Amino acid sequence: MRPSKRDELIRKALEIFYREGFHAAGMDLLAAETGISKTTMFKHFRSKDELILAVLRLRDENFRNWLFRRMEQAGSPRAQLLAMFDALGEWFAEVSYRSCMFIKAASEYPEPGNPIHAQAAEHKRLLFLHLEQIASSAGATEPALLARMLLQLKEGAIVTAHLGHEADPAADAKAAAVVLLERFCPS
Amino acid sequence: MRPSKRDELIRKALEIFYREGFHAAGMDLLAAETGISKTTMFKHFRSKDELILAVLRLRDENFRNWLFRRMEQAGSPRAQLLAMFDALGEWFAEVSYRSCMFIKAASEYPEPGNPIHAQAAEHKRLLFLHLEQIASSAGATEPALLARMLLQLKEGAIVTAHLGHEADPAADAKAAAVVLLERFCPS
DNA sequence: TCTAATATATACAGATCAGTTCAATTAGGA
DNA sequence: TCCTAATTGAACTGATCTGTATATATTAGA
Repeated sequence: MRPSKRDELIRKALEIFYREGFHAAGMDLLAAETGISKTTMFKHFRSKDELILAVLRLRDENFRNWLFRRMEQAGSPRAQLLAMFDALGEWFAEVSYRSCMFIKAASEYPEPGNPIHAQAAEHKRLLFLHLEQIASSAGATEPALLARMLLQLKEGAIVTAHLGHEADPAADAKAAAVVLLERFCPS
Repeated sequence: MRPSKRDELIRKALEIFYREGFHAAGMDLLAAETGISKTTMFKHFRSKDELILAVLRLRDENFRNWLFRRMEQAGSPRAQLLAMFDALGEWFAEVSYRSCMFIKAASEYPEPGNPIHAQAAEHKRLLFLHLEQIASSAGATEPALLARMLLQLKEGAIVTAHLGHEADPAADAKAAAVVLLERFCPS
C-alpha cells in the first residue's frame, strides 16, 4: 500500500503528458491535476525527466500487454498479425486518441542520445522482436523483413489517424498487410 | 530586399525548431541564434504561434517541391511512386535528420483544433492528393486506396528512421510498395 | 500511545517563458 | 542630404519553469 502514491502519480502523469505533451505539462499542472503535492513528486523522482522515464516504462508495459493479448485471441500466427490492425482500429476510435506516446516523446526529445528518446526506441524494438517471432511462426519467408514492413504500416496508421483526414487508417493498413502476407507468408 | 529579414527569420527558425522542438526553442534562443532581435521578430509576427505557422508553410513548400521533383525524374507514374522511397532514403541518411516536422508539430500541439495541428494535417492532405493523382495515372484499380497505403508506408518509414534500430527503413518501405503496386497497379 | 515514514501546504530561488517598451541606430530611396 | 522605415539593444513585465526549504499534518505499525 505504501508505493501506491508513486504508482498513482505515474498513472495520472501518463494521461496528462499524453494529452498535453511533455514540455507543455509542467510539474505544477501535474500537482494540481493529480492532487499530489510537488514535494512528494520530487521525493519519488529526482527530476521531471525521471518521472517521464517511469511514465514511458508504464506505457510500454500497458501497451504491449494490451496489444499482444488482443493478437493472441486471434488464433493462428497469420491471424494474429492481422489482428494487430483491428486492435489499432479500436484504439484510434477512442475520443482521447492522440497518437503514440513514444512517437510524441521522440518528437519532443529528438536527440537519439537522450535517455527518453532511447527508451522510446526500446519500446519499438520490443514490438519488432515480438512481431518477428510471430512472423516466423507463421512460416514467413523473411520474418524480420515482414515484421519491419508490418510495423511500418502500424506506425504509418498511427500517424495518419492523428494527423490525417482518412476515414479508417487501420483498415487501410490491414488491407495492405493482407497483400504483404500473401506475398511473404505462404499459407 | 526589405522582406529579407522576415524570410531569413523563417528559414533559420525552421532549422532551430526542427532541431530543438517547438516548445524547447524559446524566442530568446531564436534571437540569439539568428542574430535577429526579438523586437524585429515580434514586429513581423504577432506571436510565436504565428511564426511557427509561417515556418510550417515554408517547410510544406520546400518539402513538396523537393519530393515531387525527385519523383518526376523517375519517368513513368509507377516508377514515380517507387522513387518516393528512394528520396526518403536520401533524407534519412542526412546527419541532421530528425523525423518529419509535421509529425513533430502534431505531437507538440496534439489537439486537432489547434491551427498548428491543422496546418500540419493540411500538408499530409496535399501529399495524398498528389499521390492519388499519380496512382490514377499509373492505372491503379483504386488510386485513393493505393495512395493511402503508400503514404502509410512513408510515414512509418519516417518514424522508424528516427526511432528505430533498423538499417534501412526506406528500403523496407520500398519493398513493401513494390508488392502493393503489383497487386493494385497492373502493368 | 509512541515512533517513524510519508504526505502536506506554502513560500521561495533562480532561470526562462512570451511579449512589450523605448530610445538609439541603421539603412534605402528620393 | 534628408526623410522614413526598419532594426537594434536592453531593460522590463508578469507568468511559468524545475526544483528546494521548512514546518506541519497524516498515516500505519509496534
